[in-house]
Amino acid sequence: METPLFLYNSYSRTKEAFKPLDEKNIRMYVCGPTVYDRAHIGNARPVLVFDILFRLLRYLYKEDNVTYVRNITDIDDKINAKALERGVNIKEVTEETIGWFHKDMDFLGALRPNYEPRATDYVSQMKDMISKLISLSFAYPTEDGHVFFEVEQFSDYGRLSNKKLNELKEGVRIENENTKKNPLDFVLWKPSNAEEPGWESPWGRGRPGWHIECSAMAKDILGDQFDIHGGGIDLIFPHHENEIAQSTCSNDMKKFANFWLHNGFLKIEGEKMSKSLNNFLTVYDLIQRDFSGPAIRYNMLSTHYRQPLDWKFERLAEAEKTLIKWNNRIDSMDETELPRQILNALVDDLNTPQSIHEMHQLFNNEKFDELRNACTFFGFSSKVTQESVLIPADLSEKVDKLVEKRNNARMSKNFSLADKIREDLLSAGIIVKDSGQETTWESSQKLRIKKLKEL
RNA sequence: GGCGACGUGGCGGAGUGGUUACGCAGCGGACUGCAAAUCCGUGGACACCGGUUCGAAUCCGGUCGUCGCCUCCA
Repeated sequence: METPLFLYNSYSRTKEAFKPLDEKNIRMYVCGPTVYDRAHIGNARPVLVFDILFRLLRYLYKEDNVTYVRNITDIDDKINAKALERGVNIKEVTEETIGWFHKDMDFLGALRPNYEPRATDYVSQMKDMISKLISLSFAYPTEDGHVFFEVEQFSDYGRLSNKKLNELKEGVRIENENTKKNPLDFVLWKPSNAEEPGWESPWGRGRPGWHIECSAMAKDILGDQFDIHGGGIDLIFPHHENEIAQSTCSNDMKKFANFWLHNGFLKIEGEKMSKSLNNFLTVYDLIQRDFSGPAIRYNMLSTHYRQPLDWKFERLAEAEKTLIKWNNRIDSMDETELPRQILNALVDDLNTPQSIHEMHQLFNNEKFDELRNACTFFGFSSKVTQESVLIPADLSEKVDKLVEKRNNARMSKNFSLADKIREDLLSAGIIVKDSGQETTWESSQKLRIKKLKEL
């Protein structure tokens, strides 16, 4: 291949040249959402980061040669709690949340993965994997209906997260202490009570532990080995560590994923995003506040994916402005060739900030065709950014009349009246612009309908 | 306590042994009745202390600071 792709592999902790297992069948698995609530912008980060990687792989290796799997976790205690709280069944919660997720991610312009497997459809594969792990003595059932993976049996346990077993043992959570051989052993299967979702199994009615679904689904769709496994950095331990253990041990010790990619965390206005701080921001919130999908993408991609990202509304507004500026000079079109300098930035461990820098250069040098290609690739060109906030037709007429009144005042040199009208409109969120003989206006994010009605 | 990341101009954010990143904001100018928008121009930086080097923001060591993971989490 002419353009070598380099990616930072969390497993080796170095940037490595990406060599596919099979150039005709590139396989990527990314951990998707647990569907119990609206996707927050922290959920959106991996979606957008790996969307760029997906697009890049398709660009480099041709669309048909790339398979992207992103799972949906629809078995989880948080889901159970939500269903119980709302007095509905679990399926209602998961179906509704999946619908939201799709809508929100589509809004962000993320391509849909080739497969979106759901845990509930793979329980039998999980049970098969658990049985195999038991038969190979990597796992053991207990009398009370649990099955645990025995971490001591897997010598590479801790390699991804750079942890040593004896260090981990200190300060480990005490749970099922009496039935586990080792406090670090993690659950593959756990018993369900009558209220909890459960499946019949050789170990009694129960449900799978969290980690096993990814191992089972990845194996079923992508095979024992594949190229890239991605997710948020917080998943390194224990989730991905456990996936490696389960998959490796049940797949004849074959190496699981070749590359492990992890995106950094996200803060909001300098603070950790958390429900207790009440700064929990969902994608839906942003949509409601009239931010465009491309601007959210731009904002998200203007920081390198491995860096922590501090989400600021000031930056989002800046992104919106930049994209409007660009989109006024380009027309949307099917993606063609990616400008060389942008490709070079992307193949260097997805340097999206550098790519954006290059786009600014293309704009400044009036290379609008190349800018258009880049914007198309990044999902930055969209009519959304060119539309101002919608206002009702009757109010639109009202603004037209006020603008006309102002122009009459200007003609008769009554500038104080003209300025008054302009300021009134501005305070209602309407920006008036005089260019040459023409006067135009547009509604801004600060539109105040009530104020406008009063004018 | 263990492991790890990071500290770049007002803000955001790349780069990385030897020429300006860049964007936004600021400032000056053009345009305008005045603005807005747009265009042109422009100042300003690499946490601190040592070391290596002809030369370090870039490598090495230390100090300070911020943050993350180790528990469900993207």
